[in-house]
Amino acid sequence: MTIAIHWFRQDLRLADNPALCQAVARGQLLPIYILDDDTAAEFAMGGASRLWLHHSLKSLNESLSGQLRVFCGPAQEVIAKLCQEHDISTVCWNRCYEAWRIERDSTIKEQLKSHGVEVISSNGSLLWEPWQVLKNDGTPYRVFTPFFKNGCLKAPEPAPCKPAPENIEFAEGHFGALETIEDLHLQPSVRWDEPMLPHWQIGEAGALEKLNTFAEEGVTNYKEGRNLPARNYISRLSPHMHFGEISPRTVWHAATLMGDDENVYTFKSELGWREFSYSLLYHFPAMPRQNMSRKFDAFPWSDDQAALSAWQKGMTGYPIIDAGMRELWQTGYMHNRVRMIVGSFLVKNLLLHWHHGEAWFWDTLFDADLASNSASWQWVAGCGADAAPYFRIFNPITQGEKFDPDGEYTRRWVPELKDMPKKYLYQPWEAPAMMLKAAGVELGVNYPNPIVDIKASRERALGAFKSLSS
DNA sequence: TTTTGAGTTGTTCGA
DNA sequence: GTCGAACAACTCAAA
Repeated sequence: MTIAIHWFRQDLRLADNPALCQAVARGQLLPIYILDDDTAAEFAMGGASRLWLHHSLKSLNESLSGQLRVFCGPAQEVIAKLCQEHDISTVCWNRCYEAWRIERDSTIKEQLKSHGVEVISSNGSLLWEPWQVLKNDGTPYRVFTPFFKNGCLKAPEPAPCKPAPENIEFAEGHFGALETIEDLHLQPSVRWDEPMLPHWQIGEAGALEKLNTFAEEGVTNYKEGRNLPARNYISRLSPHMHFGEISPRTVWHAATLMGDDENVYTFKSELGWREFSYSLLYHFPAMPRQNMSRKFDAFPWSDDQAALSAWQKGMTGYPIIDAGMRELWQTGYMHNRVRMIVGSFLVKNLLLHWHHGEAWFWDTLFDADLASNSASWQWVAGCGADAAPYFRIFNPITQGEKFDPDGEYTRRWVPELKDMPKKYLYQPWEAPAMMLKAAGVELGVNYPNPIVDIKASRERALGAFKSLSS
């Protein structure tokens, strides 16, 4: 019996893994993972992603009875070597959609085929392929609503989920793999990760548990509740989905079973946004580095390093901003509502280029995803496809009062302000001196003064955007 | 081909 | 406190 490789990439699961099923059906299974920083180059994973990956691979390896083989280096070389030295009949994988991966994978595919090795690629990461959801004229959508309503919802339903393969017969041997997952050196040398891990159960089982909790509790008030960062009306599935610990089909079909109301529809439309981002990335591969709207190439961005650093550290003096940035730093995650607020603040109030935000999120988010991250930053900045209009500038005071009305989220992440009365929580600089003193807040000493004036910076942003059209 | 209605998530101002 | 309009102009999608 010959050997069939399943090459794990963004599909670190056994359930509903079509490529894995193909490999298992074809021979003795050789499950591999390759850390390919060489080919990824500037798109190599950030620190938070690497940490998640470490634990996800450990979990996957356990599910595979310790049979996962891990490698490090250019995937093309690793796979070529495996096929030269062993009797490999088939190589299977689930498709990826980043330009650098598409190019790499097609090279590998041609190379393997020319050596008589069968290659099977499947769809394990999207509900619909990007080339499947197109306008009537055959070109890709650039606007979300018709993409979702006319494209996705009128396309054939996503395929039913495949169960995890049973009684897998593994190929025996060493295959030149690294001894352990630790040899990939994905964990940080300074152990900043220890306080983050208790927030998560990384791996396929943890992903399923998140989905079940959401089905039982979160979805009941999703449409409105998802805007409240102190509440739990969100799924927190994004890092699990990014690494493919759970398939989007599993989530989609589970959502269907949750009912047919506006909460479920809103949740499904968020899955639609994930599809939309991937479709944009596939059809516009330059999206991660280039403004979708090229007139923004002339935008007069600021270059204030001190402001960038204050934003990154959560020391802007605007409590809702600082809460979000600290949640990110301490947990590898940020609530979506707050992502929009901090994004708008960086790009519009600080007038810093969206790529600074994109890069910081890339390094610190567990769910850092090239498609979603770049599409969303371009949306916030106003230069994306179907972007927010330029005059839509979030006010961090209003947003805090509106979406964290009790201040629970803000006080959780900015404990310096835990005794600030609600009235001034989002603008402590306006509070009477007595009140600040009673709350133990000394502005400029134990909590920063605001680094920009909201009104003035808003006007400045409006002026900058205006300069683009003239 | 032309036309028409619409477009994730806001804020401010004035009535 | 609440409500509607203005904030710009453009591109998109479909009839």
